[in-house]
Amino acid sequence: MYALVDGNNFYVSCERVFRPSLQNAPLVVLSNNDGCAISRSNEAKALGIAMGAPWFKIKELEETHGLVSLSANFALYGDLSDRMMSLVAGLGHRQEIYSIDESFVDVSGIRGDITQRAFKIRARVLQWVGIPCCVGIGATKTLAKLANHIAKTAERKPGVYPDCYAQVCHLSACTVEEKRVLLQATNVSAVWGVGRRISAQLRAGGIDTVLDLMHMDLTLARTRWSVVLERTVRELQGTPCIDLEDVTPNKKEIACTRSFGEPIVALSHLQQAVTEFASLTAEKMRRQHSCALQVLCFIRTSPFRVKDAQYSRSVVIPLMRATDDTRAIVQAALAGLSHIYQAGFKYAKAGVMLLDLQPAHWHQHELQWMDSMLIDSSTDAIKKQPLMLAMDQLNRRYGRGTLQIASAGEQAATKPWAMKQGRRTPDYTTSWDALPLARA
DNA sequence: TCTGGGGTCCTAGGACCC
DNA sequence: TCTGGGGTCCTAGGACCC
Repeated sequence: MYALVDGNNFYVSCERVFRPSLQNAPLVVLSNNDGCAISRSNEAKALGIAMGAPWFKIKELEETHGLVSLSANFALYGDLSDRMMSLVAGLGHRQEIYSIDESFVDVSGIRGDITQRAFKIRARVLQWVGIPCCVGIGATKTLAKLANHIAKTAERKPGVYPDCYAQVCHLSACTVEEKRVLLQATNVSAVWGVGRRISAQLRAGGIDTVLDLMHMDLTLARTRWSVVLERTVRELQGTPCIDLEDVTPNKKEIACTRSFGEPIVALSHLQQAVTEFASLTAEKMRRQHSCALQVLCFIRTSPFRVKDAQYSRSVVIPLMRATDDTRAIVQAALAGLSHIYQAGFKYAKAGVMLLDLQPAHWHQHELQWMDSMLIDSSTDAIKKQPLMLAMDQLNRRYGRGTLQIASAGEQAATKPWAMKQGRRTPDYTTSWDALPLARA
């Protein structure tokens, strides 16, 4: 049996921890570049603001309805997430941190009233971290997700479900009839793994509610759709098909992609941006002790500026051997960039991805090196370590960009491509300079 | 004027092998 | 004149997630 604990409107709730005055305000947190709304308070949702709504389209609500917007502050969210997760872990014996605001907990074999226990954890997270959350409990991860959806909806929209399911919903504790009513009242699109496309197809086939999907023929699910949907149906029926991943597997690819604050034209600026992105991916990769065999670089114009000439290309650069060295990664990314760059376009976005990752201790030597290998078995990769280690430590201690590759260009301020973040709150919990001030 | 970022998994089809 | 069967690996694209 699993519980899914999910912070409500997570980013918005994080901001409210240090700005209690925003408690009842319609509030949104914006994506990078202050582009679109990626987290909305209940009050903002009530104004009809959709997930991902572009800021310029909802900006008028600032004047008319007192809408407040803030730039995303991921350092703050990450830190509050850590605090929340460590409290939530107390719910059971094994925990999977599924995303910044969600975690699954294995609650099988836990004695006592699991619903009461969930309410207690919820209260503790609210009091100690300041984040409201909801808990869903079910026999499988898909059912726990569904229960969580019910708990959240019951809290936010009275009348859709009985009040008793608000905040904590324990599906396995329901009677068959209670469960039937809940599943029948829930749209199939609320199911984990059923997105826009598949729910449209399901509805066209007369499958509208979660109850319908649960009773769907397994063979049909597999042949007409895929094993993924079949698995979902089985999970809804109570057969666990998706295990708890309590050890986080290493990433198989690592990316850093950004939209620019303003369109850029010059190759030199793209080179600076790509250098920075490549350096960030390499640093992330070293953190999980992997090496990459391929580097992908892409650049593109903005598909939203329909009047501009459009251009979008990517290229994959294979590396001679797997590496985690920033210099090699940057070099490859820049080589790729010069290969795909075309003058005359207004570029809106670029990115670097590291592909084909493997553990850092694997070494594949190319054939022509065999001789030297026999003589000297110490490898290049090992010799390089101290420099990258020092670079990571300096950047961690004194801030990102303290030590960087020269092609990243001059420091900060003048970067024309830097992203816009007009309303960022301080790093209240992760930076000494940003500690909130308490007045007597 | 202004539209995010970072991932995973599955499938179909082609290339290739014996 | 007649031309099989079975399998793997890779890639691009689709769908989904938060």
